[in-house]
Amino acid sequence: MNVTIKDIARELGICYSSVSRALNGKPGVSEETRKKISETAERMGYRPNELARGLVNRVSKTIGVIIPEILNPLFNEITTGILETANKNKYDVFLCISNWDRKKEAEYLQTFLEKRVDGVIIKSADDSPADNFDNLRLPLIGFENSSARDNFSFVEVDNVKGGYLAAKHLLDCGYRKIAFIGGKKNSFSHNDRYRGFLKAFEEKHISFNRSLTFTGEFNIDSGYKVAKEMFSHNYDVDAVFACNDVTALGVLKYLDQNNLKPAEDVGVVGFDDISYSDLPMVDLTTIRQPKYLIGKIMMETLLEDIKKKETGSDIISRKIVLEPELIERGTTKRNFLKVPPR
Amino acid sequence: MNVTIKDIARELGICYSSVSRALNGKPGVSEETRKKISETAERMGYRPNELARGLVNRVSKTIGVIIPEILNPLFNEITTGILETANKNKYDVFLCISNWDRKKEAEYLQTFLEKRVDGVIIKSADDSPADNFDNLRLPLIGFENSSARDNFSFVEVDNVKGGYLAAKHLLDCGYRKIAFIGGKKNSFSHNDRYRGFLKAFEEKHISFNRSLTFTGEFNIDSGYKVAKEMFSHNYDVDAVFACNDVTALGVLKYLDQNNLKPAEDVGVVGFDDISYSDLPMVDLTTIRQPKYLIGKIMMETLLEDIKKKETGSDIISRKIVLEPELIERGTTKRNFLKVPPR
DNA sequence: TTAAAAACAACAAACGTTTGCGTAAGAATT
DNA sequence: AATTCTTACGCAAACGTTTGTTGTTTTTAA
Repeated sequence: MNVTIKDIARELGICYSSVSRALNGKPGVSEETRKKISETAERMGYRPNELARGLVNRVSKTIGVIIPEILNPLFNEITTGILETANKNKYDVFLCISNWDRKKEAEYLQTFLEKRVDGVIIKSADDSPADNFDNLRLPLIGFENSSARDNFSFVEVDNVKGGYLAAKHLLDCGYRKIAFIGGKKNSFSHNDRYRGFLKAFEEKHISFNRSLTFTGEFNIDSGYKVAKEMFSHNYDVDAVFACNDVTALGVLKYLDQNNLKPAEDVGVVGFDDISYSDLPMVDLTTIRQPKYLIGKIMMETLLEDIKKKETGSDIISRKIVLEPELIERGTTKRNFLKVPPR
Repeated sequence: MNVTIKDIARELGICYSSVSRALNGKPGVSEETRKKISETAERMGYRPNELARGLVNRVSKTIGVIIPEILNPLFNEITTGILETANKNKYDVFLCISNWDRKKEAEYLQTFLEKRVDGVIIKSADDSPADNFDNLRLPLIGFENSSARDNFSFVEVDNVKGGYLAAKHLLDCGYRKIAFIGGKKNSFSHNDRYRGFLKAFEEKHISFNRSLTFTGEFNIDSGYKVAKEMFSHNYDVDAVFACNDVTALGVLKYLDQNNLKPAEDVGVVGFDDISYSDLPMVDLTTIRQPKYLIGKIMMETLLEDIKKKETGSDIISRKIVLEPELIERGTTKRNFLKVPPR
């Protein structure tokens, strides 16, 4: 069906090994035949069979990527960074969605093994220690998750600092009764952001009301529900830090529906800086993650590791931490002093 | 390095062909040895090499998907449908972003050929006739694009009807000076929606001011720019139909910044119904595409075609058209009658 | 002119599977 | 007890490559 190396050889009456050498630019074939070979290859529409190639070279030029979901613009932009960088380096990627399901994740890792991917990038569905990929003998880069183990590299934003920046900003504005809506309980990002958040309070010798700690999921509904819980039960709250922008959007949705003004009535800070946070109707103050860059760096680091593995040098696991940045917008207001400091 | 079928055979002192047969449930192996084989396979952590398998079976259990971008929630949700359906059927997918670049698209198709994917799903970057995949001998499903050719199947929403619903709704509300912001010029979806749009005017014997026809890209900036053009030059406009929600968001952004009230001052209808259109701060009236379903159906149709190809039966190209739906929200208002009908 | 060196091409094994075919042993039939 | 039929297993070729080794020709040098 498809043109093979042998077809070309037969056409020219030579041995197929010469064809291989010619097409791969290896020595041992005369310029004359080399030329003839590449011409007929072109003419016959030859396309190397990467499966056969992968079989003998033990390399597939393929990366496996597992992310929890793709609808959240955060993963979206990270994925864009991953895909574009892969493409630039002539790699293809298997993209898989785990739906935050650890079992699915393990399944995908198995098929990656079977399809002989050269490396894996993963945002694990769960940061708990029992791990799917401890004895996976494959270059692997994680997004977050990974403070736990030191046998592979990972990339993340400085979440402690991110949480700190958010809380500090709210306190600087004058908000005092601040609620914290986290992400998945016990996830590293959740814990780190919470730690940073508390640090800002300590630094200013202001106490944080621990009953204002909530956890949420990565969707609008989740933020909406927490906001409803807080405001319909008259919690004493004048600001909210939501651990991701999508959750913050849910909070804003509730405020909008209940005629509460962002900033004036309730200060809101998100995390991620997804593209929609910038819309004037949303105008969400948030902590920006360099999303595209995160994807790009993960892929670049992975490709380096793969090269190292091929040349036999040791892969040393690295921990790459990027800087978060406060983006001040309309959902917080400086000199908010409903409750004047005593 | 990795455990192979031969390792298992050696371990048990039998021939590797028996191992293959046993593990694949083929006849010709006694129950007893079959059991022994699967046990030792399990124990040794055997994972079949899909590259080798693919080589002999001429099947890779892999689908190639090319989309123009992933940041737009439209493609996002379609992709989710594609990926989840692939997964359910034990296929993996190579996801590639063309960035609306025809050349890139062609490159990807070549690597798909080399990696021996079993089929392709594509939203082409360009609907023009010179086509990248005319002589691609591979099952292929397109999203839109495809009215042009009949040698492969495609899935799309009824764009004529979509455009019609949008215009009819605006006219029913009482808006009369309606602008049309299209998508890529000469794309089928653009043309179809425009045709439907005009049809609603004809049906009501209302004339459409053709100077209010604009084209845009799939991003916020593009909608913003067109809105700026229109309103800062005092075009006589009381409503806008934008061919996709992201563009509509750009229009809303301009309105918000210039104290123009959606619905009251300017009616706005989008297309797609991306998840953010539902937010109360946005609350965009729009024409919904069944995005997830589109992805799901594309993948299902493709898998059917692949099966047909394997069994040798003919693949007949189908044109699957789904229904769009008007979602009425706050950016349009019924009984808008600034200009009372004469 | 002849031997040695260099250049090229063919051979063959390997990568890890699947699968058609041959063969031996045991079971069933007469 | 002799014949046929099953059943289980081994052998070997094939899928499309890469690559080390061997063989042949041409070129170079003595």
